[in-house]
Amino acid sequence: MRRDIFQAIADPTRRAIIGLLALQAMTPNGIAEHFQTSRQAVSKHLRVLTECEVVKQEYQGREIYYHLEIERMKEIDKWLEQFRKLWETRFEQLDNLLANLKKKK
Amino acid sequence: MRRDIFQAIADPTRRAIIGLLALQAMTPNGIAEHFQTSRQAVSKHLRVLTECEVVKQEYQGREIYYHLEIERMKEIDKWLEQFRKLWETRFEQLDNLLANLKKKK
DNA sequence: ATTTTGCGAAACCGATTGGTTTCACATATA
DNA sequence: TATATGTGAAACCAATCGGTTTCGCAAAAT
Repeated sequence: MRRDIFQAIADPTRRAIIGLLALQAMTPNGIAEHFQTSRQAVSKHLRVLTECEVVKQEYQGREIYYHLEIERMKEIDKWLEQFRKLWETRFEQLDNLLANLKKKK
Repeated sequence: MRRDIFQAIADPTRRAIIGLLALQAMTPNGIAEHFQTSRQAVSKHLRVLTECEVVKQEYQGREIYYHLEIERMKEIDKWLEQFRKLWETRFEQLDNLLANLKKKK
């Protein structure tokens, strides 16, 4: 099943999991404690995240620690790049507007 | 139906539409010409985008021009903010590593 | 050796998704 | 006026999603 990062962050629970793992690596049970959902549901989310390589597993005895792969987050940032130019343009326009208002006054 | 920006960008066709509208406002038929899908399918995507206010409509006779609401894109950027710190840390670590290697040599 | 714990996977389920086909309706055009 | 065009919406469909329940298995604890 081919997945991408945008699908990974589409679900709010998954975004929350990513947020948690940004602070520290955690086990499925550890993660599940932070939500009102079952460990199995978390496990399914972790599967999705693993499939698109947003997290990676570290086996430690019978526990599995999930680590965030921060590099993947950059892909989103990269996609946003094309819009960042527009923000800047908007900012310039606002700057010009403010400058004109000032001059008028 | 409550939608959010992350759901809006989850679909690749929808991301492509957003990319197109970043360049110029377009009508549903105009947009559909860029894809292998039907005008109606595009219309449904535009409905999703409209519902989460990623685009807005401008009526012009019997045509409807869809404009990108660039402000919504900033919400994604805002969410990414929490990870940006980690990137920087990573960069610092890399810097230190390179510095140490240099010193050794 | 037996029980408990941590985990993934499979089976199942209702809701949602993304697409098509068909329709209704307003606006252009002949 | 009659026809063509641009559009949203509804009905329908197979596929996917996110959740639960149940299971099997390995590792830890008793």
